[in-house]
Amino acid sequence: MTSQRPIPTLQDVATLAGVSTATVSRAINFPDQVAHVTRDKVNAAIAELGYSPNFGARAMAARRTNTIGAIIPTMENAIFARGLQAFQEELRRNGYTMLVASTAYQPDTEEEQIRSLVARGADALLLIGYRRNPAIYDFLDGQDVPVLLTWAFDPAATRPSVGFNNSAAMQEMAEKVIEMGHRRLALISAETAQNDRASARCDGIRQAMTAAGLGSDSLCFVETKYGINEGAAAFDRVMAHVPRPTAVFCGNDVLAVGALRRARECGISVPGDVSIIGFDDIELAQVVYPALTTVHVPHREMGRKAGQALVKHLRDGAALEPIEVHTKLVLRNTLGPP
Amino acid sequence: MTSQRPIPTLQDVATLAGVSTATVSRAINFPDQVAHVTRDKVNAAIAELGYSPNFGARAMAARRTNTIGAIIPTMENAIFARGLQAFQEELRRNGYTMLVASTAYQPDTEEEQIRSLVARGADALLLIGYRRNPAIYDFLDGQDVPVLLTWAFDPAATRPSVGFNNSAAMQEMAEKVIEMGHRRLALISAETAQNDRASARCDGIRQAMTAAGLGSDSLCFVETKYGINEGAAAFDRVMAHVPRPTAVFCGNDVLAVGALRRARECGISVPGDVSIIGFDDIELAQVVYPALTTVHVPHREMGRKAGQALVKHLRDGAALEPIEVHTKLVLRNTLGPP
DNA sequence: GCAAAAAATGTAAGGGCTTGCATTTCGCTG
DNA sequence: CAGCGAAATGCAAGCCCTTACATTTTTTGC
Repeated sequence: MTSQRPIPTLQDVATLAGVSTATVSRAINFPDQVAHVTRDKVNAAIAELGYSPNFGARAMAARRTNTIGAIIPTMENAIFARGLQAFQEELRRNGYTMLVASTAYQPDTEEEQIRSLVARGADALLLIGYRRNPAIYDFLDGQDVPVLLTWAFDPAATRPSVGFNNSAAMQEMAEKVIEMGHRRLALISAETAQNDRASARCDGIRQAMTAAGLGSDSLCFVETKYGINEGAAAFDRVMAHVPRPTAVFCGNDVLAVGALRRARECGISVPGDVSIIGFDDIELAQVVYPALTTVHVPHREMGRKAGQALVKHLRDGAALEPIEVHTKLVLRNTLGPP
Repeated sequence: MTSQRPIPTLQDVATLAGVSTATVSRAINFPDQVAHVTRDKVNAAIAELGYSPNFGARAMAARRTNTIGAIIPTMENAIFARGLQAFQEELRRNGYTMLVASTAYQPDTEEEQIRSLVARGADALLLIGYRRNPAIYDFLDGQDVPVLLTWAFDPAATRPSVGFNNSAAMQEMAEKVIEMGHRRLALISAETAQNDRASARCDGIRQAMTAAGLGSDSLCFVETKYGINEGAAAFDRVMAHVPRPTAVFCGNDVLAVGALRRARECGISVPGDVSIIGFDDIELAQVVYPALTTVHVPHREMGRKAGQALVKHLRDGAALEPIEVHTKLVLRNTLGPP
């Protein structure tokens, strides 16, 4: 299992091919700067030795890595998967590699991951949302690492982002729900403290309530950690509220699916007894029964545009501009009249 | 956004702290080899400069990265997420970092990812399943990168793995289903060509059928790509088969959930008209309605054990030994008598 | 208070690659 | 075929760390 012969280096390839290391390097990185026959010799030598360039050495010498880091709150469910997939595809098409890390929604972990990716030489970073310790932004500026934010869009923000207006999206949904006659609303939210998307979504509902003259403090608000079971548990708390809500918004589809499961377990009919509304429109939303009414986020478009923006910035020095993408209400079967 | 001052290096820290680079390096990597006051000075300098060590340089100098690569077929659904999470936690506890890459079930992509992770200096690799191009194993041996396989267990295999017996697990489930009276069986399988887990699961059913005197070629076998929609489409094909099967096995829960959705869309009652059986027991299985009968895989245990084994190997030079974990049938509500 | 051991620190040699610049080779033109 | 510009290649200086070894400082025992 352990080979005794040493790991081949550029030098070994050069010697075997009978050329200099510079030529080998160019044959690998800029093939058309090298004569055809030379290139063939080099490739043969590479194949024969099973050579693989040492990334660290390369990064150090070239001062770039063609790597872009993405840090997301969780990989456990598909919320970020589709967008990230599109992001990665876009990068790949342009010769960049994506490195992902996840934070389990812990700001400390995020900070650690940011440092780790920067140390690993990420040429740029994709982060979710705006809100984080300013010291981190200082660090990133100091390290000269461009940052693009996503999953949120605030035209007033100082940092560029590719995302959508969480507040407006949720407000639109809430208006719809209110228009259907719902008056007693509840929200099962992800933890808002460190999560600007969650708090924006909450704001959206409150604004719709105020606009409809409902008094935004009548909202039955429950905050919980992320997860299907957490959504289920939160649903119990919401249903225990007096007066019992007729429509339960959820900060994301994962929570909504948990709520929906719990409703079934308790024999509460959806949407007969209560309506449940999600956010994100992940695949899950169409699989559960009844199919989930939710806010569709154009994940792939968002990921793709983020990738394009970052590549353009890195390659051509184009400034990173804010880009807004648009959500859409998806009315399926968990929403009905009260 | 772009700082003009250059990115701080170890040397800068050393100068500012008034010590040598060696001392700074030690202060970072082996804090207790350095006097208390010196360490404080160094830390202050690091903080002041916003210094972050250059991973590439460090990897090159130290000839290890404390990084372990994991390559999985997909991140899109939760199949591998939980196991990987546990794997990562175990590594983290021991000072290692995990780097994930996904292949979209493409062998070529896997090969590329393997090379990329090796180039990035992965000290070891975690791969899914046994079956792959032997040249890759040669390459890894040549690069002296230890490999641990997982998600499969074959005591006869030459490579060590931490996993479960896919064939036996599926066979056990099939025996159960046959015992309940089902005679016309179908299987919606992931593509078996490059996927030894999928083909082992298929074999398991066939063996159970043979043992029960059913004639394993009466199995209605449909192969499809991975995905909920793919599972749904495959379900249509299976249901069109004459005679119509009474029990539909699925190679994994994602396909099963797709099949289940399609059944509902078509007004086919589950388990009244047809039983649907999954494999993996991911979170999804409990959320769908009716809750999915499936084979439980101890994902967390498997991930944890894989992490432990790899850490022990890297740190103490302990040999990588095969470890088997055990699956369990989970009888929920999609399986009933024919 | 001194010698010897232990602790702390410094010195300097790489580690594998890229790239600016210098040199050689090649293909043409006149 | 001399002469010239372009293409191909080579040379060698870094890039930023770690670590074996050497040196200095501190501690310890008597």
